[in-house]
Amino acid sequence: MIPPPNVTGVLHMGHGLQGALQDALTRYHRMVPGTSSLWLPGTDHAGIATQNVVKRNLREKGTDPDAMGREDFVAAVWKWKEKHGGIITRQWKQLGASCDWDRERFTLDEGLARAVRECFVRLWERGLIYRGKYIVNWCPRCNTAISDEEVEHKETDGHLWYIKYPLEDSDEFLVVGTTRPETMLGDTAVAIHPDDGRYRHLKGKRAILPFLDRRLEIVFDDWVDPEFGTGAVKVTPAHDPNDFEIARRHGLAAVQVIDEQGRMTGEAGQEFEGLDRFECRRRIVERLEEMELLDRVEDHHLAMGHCHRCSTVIEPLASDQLFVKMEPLVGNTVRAIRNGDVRFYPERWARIALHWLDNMRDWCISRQLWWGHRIPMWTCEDCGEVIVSREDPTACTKCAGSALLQHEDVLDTWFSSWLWPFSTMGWPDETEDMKYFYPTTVLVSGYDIIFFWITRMIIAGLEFTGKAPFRDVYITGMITDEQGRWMSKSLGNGIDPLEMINEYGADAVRASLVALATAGQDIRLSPARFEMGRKFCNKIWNAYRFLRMNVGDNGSPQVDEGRMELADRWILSRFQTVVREVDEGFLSYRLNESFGTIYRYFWHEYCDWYLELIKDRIAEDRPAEERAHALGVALRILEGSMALLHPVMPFITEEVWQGLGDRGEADLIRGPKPEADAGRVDAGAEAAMGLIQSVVHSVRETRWRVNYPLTASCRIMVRSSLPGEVETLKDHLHYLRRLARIDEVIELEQEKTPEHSIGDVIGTLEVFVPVGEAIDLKVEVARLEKERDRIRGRLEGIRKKLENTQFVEKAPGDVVEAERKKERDAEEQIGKIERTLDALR
RNA sequence: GGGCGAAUAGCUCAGUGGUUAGAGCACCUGCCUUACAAGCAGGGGGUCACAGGUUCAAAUCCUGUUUCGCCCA
Repeated sequence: MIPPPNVTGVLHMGHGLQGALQDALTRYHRMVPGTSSLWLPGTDHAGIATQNVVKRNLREKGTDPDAMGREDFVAAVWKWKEKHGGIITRQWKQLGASCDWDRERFTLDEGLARAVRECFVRLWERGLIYRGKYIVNWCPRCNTAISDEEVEHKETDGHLWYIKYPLEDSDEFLVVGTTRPETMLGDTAVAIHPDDGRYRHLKGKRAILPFLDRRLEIVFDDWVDPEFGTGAVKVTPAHDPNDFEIARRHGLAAVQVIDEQGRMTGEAGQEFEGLDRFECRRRIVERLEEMELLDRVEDHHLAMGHCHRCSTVIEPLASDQLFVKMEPLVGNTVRAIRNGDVRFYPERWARIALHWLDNMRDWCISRQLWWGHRIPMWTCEDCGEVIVSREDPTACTKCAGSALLQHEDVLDTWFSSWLWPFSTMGWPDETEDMKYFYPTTVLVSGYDIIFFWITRMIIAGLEFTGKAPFRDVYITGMITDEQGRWMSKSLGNGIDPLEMINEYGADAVRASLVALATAGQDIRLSPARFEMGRKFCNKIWNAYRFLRMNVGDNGSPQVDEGRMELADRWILSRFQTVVREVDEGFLSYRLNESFGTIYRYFWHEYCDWYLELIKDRIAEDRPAEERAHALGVALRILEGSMALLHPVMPFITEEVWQGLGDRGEADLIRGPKPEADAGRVDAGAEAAMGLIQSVVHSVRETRWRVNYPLTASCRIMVRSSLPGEVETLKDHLHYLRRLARIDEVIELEQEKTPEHSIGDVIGTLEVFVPVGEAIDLKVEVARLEKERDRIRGRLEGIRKKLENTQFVEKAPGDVVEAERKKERDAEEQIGKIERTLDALR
């Protein structure tokens, strides 16, 4: 499950991120034998956005959309949708989204329309949809009401104007503070807190509204904050939700002075009629000053509501709308989240969702648009009966009259989106899909739409199907630019995922995004971040080329269990751990960790060490069986790695996998995914290989330091206090030769430090590289002293711990033992360095 | 005003109480070594924001402070 994007939209980086994650999850589970995996794609009709886009488009072509009538306009939108609506779907495919494209749905589809009607009628029948005149958030630009969630509050520097209202039959004034002076024209009262002693004498008096000479009642109401302004506030019932409530409590009239376009109405008086609301504000203030009715002005910080779609300042308007009563609906959702039926990853979002549910207000679902699900509500012109029906009625259910008028409005787009998890599977019918796929496993989404969509889907799922629509909610971070700002069209700071796909490749883009997606954190993105993915693709491709080149046309080399050697056992052993860690990452929604694990393994173990090591074994002059075996192991690991990486990088991994042999009908996308094989875990091989790696690192560094070119071979002298170590090195001289040009390993018999050589201590092992006369004694002594002091510092820390009886008593035994071993090792190392130093001096 | 998140290498960030805190990029040095210069080898670089506390043990848990970002009102 992923949010269906706007049909008008184009793919943005947020889609890219969520798509990469969702697709990786889908593909991962698809590769598990015996399970099927469905990612159902589709788009959202996005009422306001689409209507605006098509209107603009029509105007550019010289057609006035407002003049063309409802039917023609809706037809024009459909036409537009057929032509442009598929863009985002094609873009998903470019990203590699492995959706079940045959099931693609659109929120205005016939089936979904049926679900929307069913849902509406059921809520109506339960009395959970009501109709009435309330203050709503009105967008004067989109010309529709919007829900509370679609309002964005922005902190703004404004003013608090103190206006003097004359008192009736008195020379006194009552001073009220307001942030919106233009609404005074719609005032019908002044309100004061009942306990506010300052104004007690005004009980029963009236104030006079300047400009209009309207008499304003003075009412006493608990809602008023005595600390705000003067403690006396003007009451504008038609343009403020709180004032609307005060008016209801006190039976005050409402006067609408601002219209749907944000202009002053006739009620505002001749002087102001027709003015824009902000222009009117300036005029009012100017005139009040002239009339000496402006007491003072203060700077004031306030949060103003803006339209989520077009950023226009919201006008609160009393308006006739439809609402869903939320309170009876949220209980089940709260319980489902609380008891873990629905789990959020990361968990903290659950608390945030719960907080919102606790404070949820009724949902305004009617929109004054043409594009969308028309409200299935009819009014009989003859008897006034209101009919809500699943099917379009032909006659009034009460008087049988046929003059029925359908409600003009459409439903909020989210009123169809909240049904998505089951409306797309054929609900309200009990379809096979419903039985098989519902409820779903996981929803992937950004945290920006937790309120709009995620919680509402849970509500709808529980209400209409009795089940939460998904078990897990995987919340991703948001993509931001390098300054940490969300990417948006208006800022123009977006990075186009399609451009990135063209430049870096889809796999590279996906891999980079997955690697960057750490649990719930926002991602600061720049194009350079995709280089990681591209380089990794390059690495994979070259490893593949290398093996292909060596396999040639000689069929498919097989692993020969009888020829396993250290490097084979090591790389196979490590692979089992990698498989396990990759699984853990996928199952806990830490895909970045899964990816990081396989990335490091593939690059820094398999390519850097294993492939280097098999070069000797696959040389032309080697026996065919030996070559085949080494290549067999290498291919097996490459295959396995491709399978582990496939969910994240589907294109290159499939290509490589197919290229590694004759696959017949099989493909990687259908799996199966690798399973960890405990029988292949080989701690001894890992330890031995670790020793070899340490020696190689040490010798490389030594040679580098004394300018002993890697093109020339060298000998090393070793001594170990741990039985077997020297033998391991001797037995794998060919590894040391390949990796560090070491031609001979000589075991030192005595405690004496060899002359003209540089020593290093690796745990229990001492390694000396003879460097002839090239050695600078002073430099060497200084280096060793520094190393010795470093270890001494560490030893001190360890001893302090061990001398602490609390530690020895309270810490777990294995931790104490580990500390004791560290102490012994450090002492031993210091001793060895000291001996070397003595020899050098 | 309430809530959430972040602060770790020059940059972007991992780090799930228990080795010597890691990665990628950037930087320095040397290499076109027959898969890969989009690469290989080696290297430098850290007061884990600050102050307390809990703990045998804190980058990690708690409290407070500072700075930045986001959400809600």
